[in-house]
Amino acid sequence: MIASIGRPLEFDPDTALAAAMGLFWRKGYESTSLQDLLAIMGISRSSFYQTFGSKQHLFTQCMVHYQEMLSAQLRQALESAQSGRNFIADFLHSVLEEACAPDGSRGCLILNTANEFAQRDPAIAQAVTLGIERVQAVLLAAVIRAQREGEIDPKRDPAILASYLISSMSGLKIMAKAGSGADVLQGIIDVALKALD
Amino acid sequence: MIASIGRPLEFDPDTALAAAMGLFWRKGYESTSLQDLLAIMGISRSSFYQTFGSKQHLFTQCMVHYQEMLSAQLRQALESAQSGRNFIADFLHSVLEEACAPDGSRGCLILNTANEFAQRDPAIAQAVTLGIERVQAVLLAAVIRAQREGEIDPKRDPAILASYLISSMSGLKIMAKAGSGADVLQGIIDVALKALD
DNA sequence: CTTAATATGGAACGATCAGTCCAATTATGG
DNA sequence: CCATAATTGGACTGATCGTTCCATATTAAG
Repeated sequence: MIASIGRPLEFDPDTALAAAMGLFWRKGYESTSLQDLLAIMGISRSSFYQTFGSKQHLFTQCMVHYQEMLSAQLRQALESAQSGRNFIADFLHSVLEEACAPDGSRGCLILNTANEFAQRDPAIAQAVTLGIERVQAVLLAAVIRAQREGEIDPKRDPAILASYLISSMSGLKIMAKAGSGADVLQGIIDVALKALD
Repeated sequence: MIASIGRPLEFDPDTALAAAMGLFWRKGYESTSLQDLLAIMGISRSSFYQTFGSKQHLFTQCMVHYQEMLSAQLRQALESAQSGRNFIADFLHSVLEEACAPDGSRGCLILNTANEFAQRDPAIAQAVTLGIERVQAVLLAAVIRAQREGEIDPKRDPAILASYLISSMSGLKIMAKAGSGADVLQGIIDVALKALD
């Protein structure tokens, strides 16, 4: 199936998908128009519908891509972290760093989507739930590792702590979007981490 | 200025505004169409533009109304609370209760707006910042009261704790929107409150 | 060189968007 | 009863939305 019949694609679907994902990530689903997508993907309307089906379908593909990207990145960060506790601190700190980036804080695609229309579309809601579960799985592993390493009380429920960390990250992302400065975010992170002691 | 010349309004602007606010609250700005607004406000296009100017202008009015409603409600809850700490716990708990409501969790209009387009529109960003400051002012008062009452260490920075509480509430709202159940939310709240000890 | 298969460019579609305009309606003041 | 002032209903605007369609271009197979 390496060689296919007919005229070959003039673009790389994966590259185009990544570009679309970046746009959805920054602007959300509704306010990203097809024109915006075509422009950043560098393809024509025909190629778009031929390859990606529809705007909705493309969006779900972007969600999948984002989740794989994010969970892989988190898993790798956890592997190379000095300790579970260290990874957790870095996890929250990464929000602060992203918030201070020049292009502004675009948050997390999964959480942005949850906010935009998770409650309206069941399929989207399922994708959001799945995405959160995947991130939570890494955080759960981090908490358990920190408990093994003696940096978190082993008596505490690691699943609850993992949920708490996601919730804290979500809160931080919103505060960043709402305009909180780095000092405020840092203060919140310090308090949030204190809850693990 | 009690009597005015000409044909009188056939609707109550405040009632219509409240109805519009409810719709913006639930659906966001972009995906609320003028038709939706007219339907729920029960007025005609002419009356709409005559009275409220534009969709954008109406939205900012809704933001103001929401903030006044929310901060008044919080202030009153703090006044009638048994203790500052108690109010804080109830504050986080209210997210859980709203999330379990039959109509689904519509979150907080201020935070929803921050998520939707605070970074795009400077005027909206300012309204969001103002709204958060107003809520934070109440939480700050609650923290200070709890410190006076000996339920929070007086050495801790009350402003940072107030920011932390808003961030925690934001995170909870997102988790609720993302589909977390009451048990998970309760677990997160317990951990979040532990950070105050 | 023809035929089949796929991709591309661009025009066009109906629907919906926020907003405008004007005639008809309903009030008050003289 | 008439003039004035304000609201209301509904048609209408131009723009944009996501999507479809078709003619054309480009490849591989026979």
